Amino acid sequence: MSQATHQPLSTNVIQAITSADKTFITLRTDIVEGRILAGSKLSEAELSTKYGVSRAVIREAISRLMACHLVERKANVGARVVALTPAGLIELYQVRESLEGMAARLAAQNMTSEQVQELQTLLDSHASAVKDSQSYYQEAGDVDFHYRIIMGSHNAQLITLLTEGIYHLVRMYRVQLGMAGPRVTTAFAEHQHIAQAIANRDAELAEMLMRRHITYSRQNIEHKLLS
Amino acid sequence: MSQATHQPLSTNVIQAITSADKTFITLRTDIVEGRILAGSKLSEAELSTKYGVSRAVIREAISRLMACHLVERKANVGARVVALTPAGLIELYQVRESLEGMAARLAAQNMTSEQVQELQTLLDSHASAVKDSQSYYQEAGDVDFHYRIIMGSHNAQLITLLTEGIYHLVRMYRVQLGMAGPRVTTAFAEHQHIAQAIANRDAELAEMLMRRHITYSRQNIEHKLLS
DNA sequence: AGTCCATCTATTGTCGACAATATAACCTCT
DNA sequence: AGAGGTTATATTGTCGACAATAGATGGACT
Repeated sequence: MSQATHQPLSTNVIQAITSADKTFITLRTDIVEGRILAGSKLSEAELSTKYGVSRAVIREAISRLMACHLVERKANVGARVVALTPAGLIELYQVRESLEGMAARLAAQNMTSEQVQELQTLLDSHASAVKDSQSYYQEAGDVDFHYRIIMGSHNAQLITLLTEGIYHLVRMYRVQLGMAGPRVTTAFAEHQHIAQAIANRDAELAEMLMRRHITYSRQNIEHKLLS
Repeated sequence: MSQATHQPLSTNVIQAITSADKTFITLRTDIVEGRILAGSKLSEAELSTKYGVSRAVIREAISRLMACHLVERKANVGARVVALTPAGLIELYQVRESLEGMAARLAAQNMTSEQVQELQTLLDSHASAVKDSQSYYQEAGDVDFHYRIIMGSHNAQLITLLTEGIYHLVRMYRVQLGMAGPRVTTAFAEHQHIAQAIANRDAELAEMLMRRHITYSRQNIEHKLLS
């Protein structure tokens, strides 16, 4: 099982305090998981009654959803969930490749030896799950792996951009296009190579392997999107 | 003078419609230019009376300011303008180097020949301004140059991240630490080399030159921050 | 019949008031 | 006098109502 020292991934670290926090997280989950369809309109009144809160907190939640590029809003018209398109996927993964490549490089430089150790422990625990091909757990494990490397960069700006910004959009593409498949085991091997490079403090290699890993991942999803 | 086909840079392309739009842009400018001090608290009531709008639109504006990382907010406590620190500057410029390097690479691949032409025209018009060492115009010109390369990437995700996200924070550091100095002419030469690489469709070189250009820029600001 | 214009309706934008929370001031007890 | 707890106050969070705008509906004119 996962470490107790780390939060449950994907649901954000910052726990919800206010009513707007909870509504934001609920809405975000519903959008990422596809319970609210991509491209659909978000009616403030409708959501207000649905979640039992005032329109003010709905607007607040929508504002934050705009900040992570999950919804778009036009003045006096309303908010819509973003559409999932091949072009959007490619653009997103180009950015992700650049940022996560950088994260891997910085992680190789800045991770504490404890963090490196924990990363290896995590991968070991994944090994058994992969053998049983528990595909959902693999999805969670994948997010966890990337999450730790991002945190290991020790760059607050980068961490915010990735974990609060584009990562939920990445998950939205992944979840809604289905993630199981033969890539599970190869992806795991790639993770191990990246972790090895980081353990060796080989920043250049870590960046390169991460970029390649994400490229493969994009090609995998792209394949599904076009079929 | 600048092209008529392009917007006035730095004030966002999307013109303000609603009252919240205007308040957001006003507040953002005041923060970037330092009229509202870095690290200071943003009282909703105070801003409400100051700008003559209700607290609701102030809150809306603050929400958007949080989206571009210019202010931070804690639940039930309030919002503060971000602090300018050496560590924050370095983290920001690391990200910027990665993203704008990518923008330069994509621009070399995706810019239309018209855009390439306009970029050269822009630089020509800057040449005279540099001779007279009009430092403010140089600041504006610099932003304009980078802005066009970002747009030339033709990657909507990247464009949003840079122009609506980190760029205002970059300007905040630059403006509040003063930008004039001997670097003006050398920066101009670097711009020319980047433009040349893009004109040659040499993506690799364009990325490398842009990264180096931004590194120099960071070192220049860092020098002022530490003195 | 088609096009243009006016009205009507539904949705978003804005406002002021109330509720809940955190910080500050104060008071009590050791 | 200092530490701990308690009330007071100022600020943020939430709400429902009103104003303004965009899109839909319907009508008049060519």
